[in-house]
Amino acid sequence: MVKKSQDDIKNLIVGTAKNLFSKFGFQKTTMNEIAQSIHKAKGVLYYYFNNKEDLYVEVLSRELGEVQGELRKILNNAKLSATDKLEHFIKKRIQLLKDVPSYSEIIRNDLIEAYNFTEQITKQFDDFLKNSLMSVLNEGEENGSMTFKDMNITVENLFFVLKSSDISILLKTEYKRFEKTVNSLTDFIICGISSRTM
Amino acid sequence: MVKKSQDDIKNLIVGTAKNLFSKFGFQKTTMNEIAQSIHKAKGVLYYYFNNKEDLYVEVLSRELGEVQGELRKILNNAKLSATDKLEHFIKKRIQLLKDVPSYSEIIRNDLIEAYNFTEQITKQFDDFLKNSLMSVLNEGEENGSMTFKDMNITVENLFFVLKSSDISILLKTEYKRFEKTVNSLTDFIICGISSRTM
DNA sequence: AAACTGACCAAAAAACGAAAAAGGTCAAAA
DNA sequence: TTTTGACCTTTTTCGTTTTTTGGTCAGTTT
Repeated sequence: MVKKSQDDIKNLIVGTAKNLFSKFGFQKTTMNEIAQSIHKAKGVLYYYFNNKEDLYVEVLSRELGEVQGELRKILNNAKLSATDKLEHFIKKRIQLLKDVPSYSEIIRNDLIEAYNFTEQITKQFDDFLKNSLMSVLNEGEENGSMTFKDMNITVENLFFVLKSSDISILLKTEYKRFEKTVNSLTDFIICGISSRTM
Repeated sequence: MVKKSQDDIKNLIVGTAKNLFSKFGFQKTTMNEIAQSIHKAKGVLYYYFNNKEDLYVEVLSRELGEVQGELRKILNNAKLSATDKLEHFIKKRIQLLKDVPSYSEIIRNDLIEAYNFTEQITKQFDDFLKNSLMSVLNEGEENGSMTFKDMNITVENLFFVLKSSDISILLKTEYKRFEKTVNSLTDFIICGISSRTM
């Protein structure tokens, strides 16, 4: 009972913080605003979190966790071929990330001046991406739908291309061409990776 | 004789401006500094150029012009196969661009807040890239070393990947992995585009 | 005439200090 | 156990002044 209540408050804080951070960004969101939004004194935030950065990391962590959950569904879908998994994975990933403003913020700040306190969580998310790619490529190679000279290098390259695309896609607000770009790029990658039988 | 002298001064200005812009960037370089560097009064700069922006565009234009010249050599090298041309082109391009700080500056400012006065020249450089890719891909398709579903789309996708990579490579100062990344990425692209005979 | 100067201007940026607001702490209250 | 609100120190913000900057131009030099 007591534990339940504590979790509720914590969730309330994180949920509110998520909205405010997504609206105003990390710097322009104040701990006071967050506290006021839940009609509590500022001090209570420090009962549940060590500091502002930790709260932000918690928000980011949950959001990226949800993204990972969605992507895992694709990877675990037995009905999909490896190629289809890769295709859906790439498209879904960028689509989901568009709705995680904190991720865009981190990318932006990474290019200018780093938020080093998010390193850990973004590193973990990067590892998830690499592992996911590795698993799909492995599956593809095993059933012969894909071929590679060196799979590790291919994973690294795919990783690089996807991360680079993140910057272009998430930071440049060209919403019109967004979907088309993603689709084309995905096809381009899939096509390059697939075994061709001509 | 008179014309010759005028050109000399103009070249002197552009050369000096190039050094200063590359050291301090567009904003932090003053017209006074440039003038002092050539031991002239500030006013003389406005005899040769309309304003600071125009001078910057001139510097950028010349630098990108040199890059284009180098790249054209590759495209016109009859000894190279289409695939080799593409490979060398991609590698040479990023390598040359690393030495054009104004290009990096534009990329950076493009992500934050645009320098709209460089639009024209960067647009032209983008067109050069697209045209170059198109010509190589055409050559590759004609002699059967490359195959495409839709060449125009492939050019657009290649263009997107290269431009996205620019951001990652030129803005993140990871000099160690730079060369390796470029090489891997290039191989990745080449491999994806080539006709495979297995 | 072509090339250049340097005083001059309006506008932008830098410097500055005061005031406000920020993150964070903690003893006491609920 | 959870919450409060006064309190501290550090940052940010803001308004002002000062300096610097981009740019002009009448006039000098070559």
